[in-house]
Amino acid sequence: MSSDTVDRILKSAESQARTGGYNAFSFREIAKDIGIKSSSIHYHFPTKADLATELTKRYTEKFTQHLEMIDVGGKDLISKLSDYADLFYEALRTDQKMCLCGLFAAEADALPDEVKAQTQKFFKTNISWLEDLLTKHDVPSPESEAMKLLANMEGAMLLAKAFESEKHFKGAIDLSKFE
Amino acid sequence: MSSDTVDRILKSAESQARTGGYNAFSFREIAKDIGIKSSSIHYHFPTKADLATELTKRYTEKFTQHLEMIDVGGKDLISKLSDYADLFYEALRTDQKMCLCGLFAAEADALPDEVKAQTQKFFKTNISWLEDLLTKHDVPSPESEAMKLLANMEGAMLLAKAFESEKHFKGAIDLSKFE
DNA sequence: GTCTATAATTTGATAGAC
DNA sequence: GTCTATCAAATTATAGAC
Repeated sequence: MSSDTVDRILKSAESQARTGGYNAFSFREIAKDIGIKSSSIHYHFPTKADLATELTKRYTEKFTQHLEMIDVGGKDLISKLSDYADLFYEALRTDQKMCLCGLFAAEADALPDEVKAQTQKFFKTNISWLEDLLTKHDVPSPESEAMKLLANMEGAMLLAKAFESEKHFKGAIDLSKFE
Repeated sequence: MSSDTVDRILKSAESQARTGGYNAFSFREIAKDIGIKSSSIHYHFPTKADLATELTKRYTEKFTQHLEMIDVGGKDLISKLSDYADLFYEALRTDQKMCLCGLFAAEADALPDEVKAQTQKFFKTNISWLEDLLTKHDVPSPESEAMKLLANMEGAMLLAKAFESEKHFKGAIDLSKFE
């Protein structure tokens, strides 16, 4: 499933969901946005949960692809972590929007089970990648450090939104421990 | 304005808002929850923006009161920061819910202006308090360090929600720099 | 695959009786 | 201050024509 219409549906849904969360995107708004009828969206995604699940899945896949472009095996840990932080920063700078999964995580208890599970995968993928990176660079307690780093990324995005300035993201990122 | 009904309205609204954000609480749900009619809520809060503004204001005031109970002037910085982190942890552990202002910040662009402004105040209050604490303990770059600490708090809450376990909050908090 | 038409529910909000 | 009654709009979703 990857027709042009599906792509346009998901692109519009992502924009709305990353702005106001799960309850901030609707079939009718997406339909109006891309110039079709809401019933046509139901043909591609029977329920809203189906749409959100696929949206979260693709968001994670795309992020994972970018992750894999950072060579974990290289020699300079701090530059790898800086590249990692830049993935979040670019998502913020380009779209002026919060991380989809960060927002979904914050409202996890209000999400359909499938969407919640898919959101969790985003976090697990990030933790695994960070753990791998830190392990390869002989950092002690890699799992614990991975959690702290991911919390730093999502928290920095949240502060950038709170203060309405993506510059605050950079100011809230703390990689000094690994320099 | 602080009648019993108003308090009950705000308590119910807080519970719903901290679960799913601004679009996850409604006049009717609150009314049903506390056993009155939705039109009665409009008597106390003409619009939803009014309700959310007062909710955010009180949330910030209550948090600020707890902040002020931590003696900034004491001798042990790390224990003060630990007490600070515990404010967020208790909010998470007691209610199993995200920080109201953390969630509102994530969906800031979808909020009425007054609510967004009030949410910002929560963050500014926290930054000011942390700056003051760090300054008193002669920590270099107190403003920058305050941003990193607050990002760590909100990010840790977000991870706890993502992994559905408040224990993950403690694992994501990083105060090692100040030990 | 997309449309029209429509259903059932929920939403924020108002008017007016008590 | 709380109620009944009501409204206009928006929501997710379905049936059936083209």
